[in-house]
Order: sequence, then C-alpha cells, then structure tokens
Amino acid sequence: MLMPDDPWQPPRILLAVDLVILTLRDARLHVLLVERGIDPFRGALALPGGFLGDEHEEIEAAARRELSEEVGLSDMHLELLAVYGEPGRDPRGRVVSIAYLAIAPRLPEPIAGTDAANASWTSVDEALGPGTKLAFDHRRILIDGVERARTKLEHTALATAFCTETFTISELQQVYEAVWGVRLDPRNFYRKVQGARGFIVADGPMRKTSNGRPARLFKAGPVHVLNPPMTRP
Amino acid sequence: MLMPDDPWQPPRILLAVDLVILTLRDARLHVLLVERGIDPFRGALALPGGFLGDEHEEIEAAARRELSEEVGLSDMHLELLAVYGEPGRDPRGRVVSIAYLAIAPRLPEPIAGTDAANASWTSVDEALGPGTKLAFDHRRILIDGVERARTKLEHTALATAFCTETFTISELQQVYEAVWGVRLDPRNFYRKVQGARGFIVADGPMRKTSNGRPARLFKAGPVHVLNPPMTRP
DNA sequence: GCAATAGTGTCTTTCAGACAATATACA
DNA sequence: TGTATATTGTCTGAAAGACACTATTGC
Repeated sequence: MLMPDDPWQPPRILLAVDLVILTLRDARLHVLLVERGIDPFRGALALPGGFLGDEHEEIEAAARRELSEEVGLSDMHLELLAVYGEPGRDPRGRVVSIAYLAIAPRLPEPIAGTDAANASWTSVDEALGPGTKLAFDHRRILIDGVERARTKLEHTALATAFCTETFTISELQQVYEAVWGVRLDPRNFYRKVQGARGFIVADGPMRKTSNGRPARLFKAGPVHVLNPPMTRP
Repeated sequence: MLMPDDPWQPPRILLAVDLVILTLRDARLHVLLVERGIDPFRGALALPGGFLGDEHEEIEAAARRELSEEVGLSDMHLELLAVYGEPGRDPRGRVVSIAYLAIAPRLPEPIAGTDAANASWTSVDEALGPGTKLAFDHRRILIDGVERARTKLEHTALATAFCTETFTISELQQVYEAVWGVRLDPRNFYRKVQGARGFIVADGPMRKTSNGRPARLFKAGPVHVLNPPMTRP
C-alpha cells in the first residue's frame, strides 16, 4: 500500500574503500601501509583508502583513484575482497568500507614529496605482529586479504602477477613460498608447475643467476584457472 | 594540513541488503523470490531484501530482519556474498547492495496472509532461464550465489545445512547432485564422504526408505573444513 | 676440480573413478 | 522368489611427495 506521507526514509551512510596491496620484497610478503595524517588514529599505520569521491563514482574507480592519489600506482589488478560495516568501526560515524585486494610485482619505494610520501612497504609478519597497531579494523582486513591471496595462489595463475613479465621457475617458487610461508621441493615444484597446462609458457632462452646453471625463462600463459591446481601442503 | 572551511563532504549513499536463499525441493535447487509490490520493477520477481533500517543497524542484522519480515524465516546460516554498487543499478539513485547467501533444509511454503505471502520458491534453472526477468541486477547476484554454494560444497561441510538434523548418505548425495547438477556414483560417494574425517558421524540406527534396505543415519560432524575435500567432477 | 643452482627420472603412497559382489529390506 | 537400495571390496590410472641423479654455469 502506498503511503506518500510516510516520514521514514532509509538512512544515508558513508562509503569508503580500503586497499590491501601486496608485493614481494626480499622473498617476503609485504603490504603497503600509510601513516595517517589526520584524526582519528592520527599517526597510526593504516591501509590506503578513502571515501567515495562523489555520488556517481564507481566503487572500483574510487579504489583506483586512491591507489593513484595516495600511493602513486596505476594499472594494477584489483579484486573485491569483502565489506566491513560494523557500526562503531569508525569513530566519525557509520562508515561502510569496501576492501579491495591488489597484487603487484616488486615495486619501487613510494616517491618522496608526493601524497605517497608517508606510504611504506611493511612485511606482513611485522604488520600483523604484536608491535604494530593498525587503525580501525585494518588488522582484520589485512588478515582476510592475505588469506585470500593464499587461496587464490592454489587455484589461479595469480602468482605470475607477483613476478616481472618474464621469470624463472625458481622465482615463481619463491612467490609460493613467501605467500604460503612454507618451503617447497624445487624438483616437485618444477614438475607440478609444468603440469598445469597453460599456466606458464617458455619465453626467451636463459637468465644467468648469481651462482649455478642459468635457468630457462617463462612468461604467464593464457590460462587463469589452474588445472590441476597447486595444492598447498 | 587542516582545512576547516573545506566545503567538500563525502557523499552519503543508500545501503541495501539482498538475500540469496537456497534450498532443495524435489531434489532440485530452489531460490526464494518475491514479487515486487512497488516501483521500480513493480510486479517483477526479485531477491528478498531492503534498505538498512537505521544508521546504527548492523548490516547482517538488516539481512536477518528482512529474512524475518519478508519471508518469515529465522535462525539461518548467513554468509556475506558480495557487494553490488554500480551506479545506475537502481533507478532511484545510488544504492549499494550487500548480498548475503543463506542455505536451508527443506522449508515450508511461505505463509499466506503475511508479508511473506508474495514470496515463493522457484527452481534456480527456471529463475535463470530465458522465461524469467529478475529485477535490478538480481540475475547476476543469483548466479554468483549459486556458484558460491557450489564451491563451498567442495571444501566445507555446507551440504549438511541443506539436510534435516539426521540424514542418510544418499540424502547427502542428493544435495551434491542437485547443487552441482551432476550424477555421482553412490558407492564412491559413500567411501569419499566417510573418508572426510569429522564431516559426518553416525547417529541413530536406521531409516526405512520406500524401497530397499534401510540406511544408516548420520548427523553433521564437528568439522567445517573438509579434509580431503569433495572434488567436483 | 668444487659449489651452486637447474632440470630429469624413479619409486611409493594416496586417492579418484569404474564396477563386481554382498547385505537387507519389501512385495 | 524378485526388486530395489545400502554397503563393502577390488582394481586401475593419475597425481603428490621423497629423493637419487644428471646438466650447466662460475670460481
């Protein structure tokens, strides 16, 4: 039944985006964190993010805008992670945050003198360790993001997104070891990766490493869903 | 730098919840749809859902409230599915919808004379078939929900949530066959289910079926992550 | 030569899938 | 008895993990 004079109107809330940006540095998984310049949580470390720019902005576009403005990155693979909307998660009022997961190959240090100046790479172990306090519920978001990356490594070709365009199989193995936090047998890994049809294809001849025999170079193949999958030990 | 007179304020948007409620009827996967009583899409079929009640309501609480008000159900397992926030998905303005997935054992018909009167079970095949037009982007949400259920059946004990408290192994097999849309070998299924430690535990003696030998009864076990998983053919 | 990493082969165990065989109900 | 469903057993092929072994570089 229509009730044109019904005074009730649905509430309007604030929408934010937050980014879990993962990369590999020194064979360890790192996440990009920013130091907050304003209250609340001024001075604390937080995931990059911000509010929707205007009523017509796509949510993923807002995430890319923050990526560009706050940390100077662009053209990355973004994936919806989850929604965090608990009342009270932000002391400023009701803020619902849409979290995205981004995976990147080895990236440069954030550029000083830009908005990205207070962004820095932190190892995930340290960011989640007892010595670090993250703003809001960003610790939970980071845990969820890392777990998502671990699972996606099993079933998709995501690992190649951590690598440069061409890579060796042992470099790919380092991705799996860093994200999963385990050691893998290089010989079995070699066979398993080769067995996943379309995962990687040969490219270029060799790359000399510091020591030992040079390795063949590969690039990402056409397949994004691995068959058979890379099972986690 | 603080700019107390900065006129920019982040936009406030409308937040909605939508529910993909799945159950089994006649060994086929069904979804609960409602006929919309108001514009937009008046008269079309849609997923149950609605706006956040007030600024302080938890998102999942809003989903449970809609579940109760609109379809008369309570105490169900709810799981965050995804976020749908494309501008233009709702002609009334910018509406971001949080979709939840609910799984239920065989449920009664919605009760006539309540708000749930225009809710009805529709087979998923029919709801996604060419003869049905769903409101908004609810076709996409339903597809995502079914795919999520299929995947979760592999790795978690979700299948028992489709069953009554005690069930036979062939009843459990019917769940897998209905959700995955495949036929399974009862003998191999039997061994596989028994091999997943903690998935199901014996309960009570027997249940006489229409024909043939009575089957042993089981109930859901303590484990929620299956090891080894039930691999989809 | 030695050290170090890349790549191959082989063995054993585990598991998925096909399917024979047995068990227990009802008519 | 026959028919239908439940449960167990057996076989085969694929894949995972352990690990011996060969190959190719720099020193």
